[in-house]
Amino acid sequence: MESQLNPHISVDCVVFGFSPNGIKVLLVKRELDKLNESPTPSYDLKLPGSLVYNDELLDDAASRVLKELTGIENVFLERFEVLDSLDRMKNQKDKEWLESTTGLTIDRVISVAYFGLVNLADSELNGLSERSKWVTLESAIQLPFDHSKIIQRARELLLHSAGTEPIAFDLLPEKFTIFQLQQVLEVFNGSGIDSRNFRKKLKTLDFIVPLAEKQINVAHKPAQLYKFDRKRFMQFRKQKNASFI
Amino acid sequence: MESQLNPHISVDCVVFGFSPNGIKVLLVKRELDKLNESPTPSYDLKLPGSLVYNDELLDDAASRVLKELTGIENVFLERFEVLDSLDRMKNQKDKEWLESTTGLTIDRVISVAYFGLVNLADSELNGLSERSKWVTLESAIQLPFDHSKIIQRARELLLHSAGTEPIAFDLLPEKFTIFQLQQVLEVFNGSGIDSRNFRKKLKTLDFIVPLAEKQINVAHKPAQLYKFDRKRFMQFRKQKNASFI
DNA sequence: AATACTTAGCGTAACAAATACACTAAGTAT
DNA sequence: ATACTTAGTGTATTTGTTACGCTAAGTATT
Repeated sequence: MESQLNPHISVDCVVFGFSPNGIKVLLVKRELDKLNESPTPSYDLKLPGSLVYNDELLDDAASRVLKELTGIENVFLERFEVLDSLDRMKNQKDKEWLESTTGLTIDRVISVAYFGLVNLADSELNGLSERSKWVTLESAIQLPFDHSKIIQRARELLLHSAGTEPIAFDLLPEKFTIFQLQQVLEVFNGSGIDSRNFRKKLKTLDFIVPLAEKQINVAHKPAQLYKFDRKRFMQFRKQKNASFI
Repeated sequence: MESQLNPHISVDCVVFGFSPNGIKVLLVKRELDKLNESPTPSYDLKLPGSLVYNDELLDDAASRVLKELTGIENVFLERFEVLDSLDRMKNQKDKEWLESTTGLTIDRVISVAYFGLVNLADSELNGLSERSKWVTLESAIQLPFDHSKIIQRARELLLHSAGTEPIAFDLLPEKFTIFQLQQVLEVFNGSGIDSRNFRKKLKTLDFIVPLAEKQINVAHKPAQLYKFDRKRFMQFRKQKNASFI
């Protein structure tokens, strides 16, 4: 078994970028010049994804492909779906592009989709490659292959796991205020949360731990700072219908 | 694209058999004669699973393979895991067996695991093929490939998703009473349910559909019959904290 | 024919949780 | 001084969950 690309198995990464304004998704440019030999450079956008090496784990392939295509690393990627539809390659252009970039004959590719989340304000994201691009969810339509559908499914996953998985706290600093947590959750489920009821609910949760500290240098009443207790959260989520929103 | 086996993609089915006494899992015999040419027929047991055809959907492949190997059909199979470990074929015997039965050269196989549940009391199970066998979970250890691990994961799934997945309805007949549904759920979460509150709750769920029929020839007041609407259930589970128990 | 037994099925009161909404507090910026 | 922003508490209402009482409609037993 040599280290060669498996022509039947690929990974695709849906990486959402969080900002207070909304959620964006990370796409990469696909050069289309080689196909039609047009004089002007042309490209379209697709999810970062590629074929998997025969001696490579899927999780490793997802991280590698994301790093190679976008420059982003150290993102926790979660496997969430298998795409096996027979018409994934129905657009002849997609098949030709894949064959020309890999040098392989492509008949059928099954893709394993990964999900990741980063904070667009993080300085670590400065290493973003030039060929990659953050776009709004509204503009991520009519992508090649079934990538629009994959993004749609990832968005549903994000919505569903906002209250049951600890992903919100990956976007917050070590010490955060209730207002900050609320803003993150509001972006996730796309609607406003009543801050008074939200505070009431949080008081019943032992994994949101108040610190002996307050905000400083803010142009309003300084807020109590809290930290996230991951261990207690893991206990909490074992309950029957555990959701904190 | 012709109808030929894809040497890189397989499906494996974990089918649990439910009975009041306990849970069993369905395995198939694997003939080992051809390999070692021993005079006495020898076999071991494995999960029903096989390679996928290039023009075949994974869901279809799972149903086909289960039918071919065990004779069981019309079982709802749910995709629940992807097995991509590099040492799945570490046992040379497994690789040789797969190559001899498929006539293909095998380097790496990624397997998509499916989960199903049937009632051992169902008469439909009489069509069970001779090469398949129900075994207790305790005895389903040290199976070929990573099949023991897959069964272990499926068992965790069974324990944790009684109220969020439609598995309970795989054990019930097409037309069932509320009491029957309650009994199955009581086995899953190991404790009694108040039948009056349970009925009240079910009335709010649109995927439990009352039929224009009642039980006949029962030694008590005949009960209303219901059917399970899987489509509506799939909508229901998309809700925020969807659990029906 | 009366009675026991079994599952079916409705109702009601107490309690817990989610929601809607009013108000005051403490800081900075102008 | 006043406006602006986020912080934080309280209360009343609606909705959902739980505990439990009771009657209904069949067959089996005596």
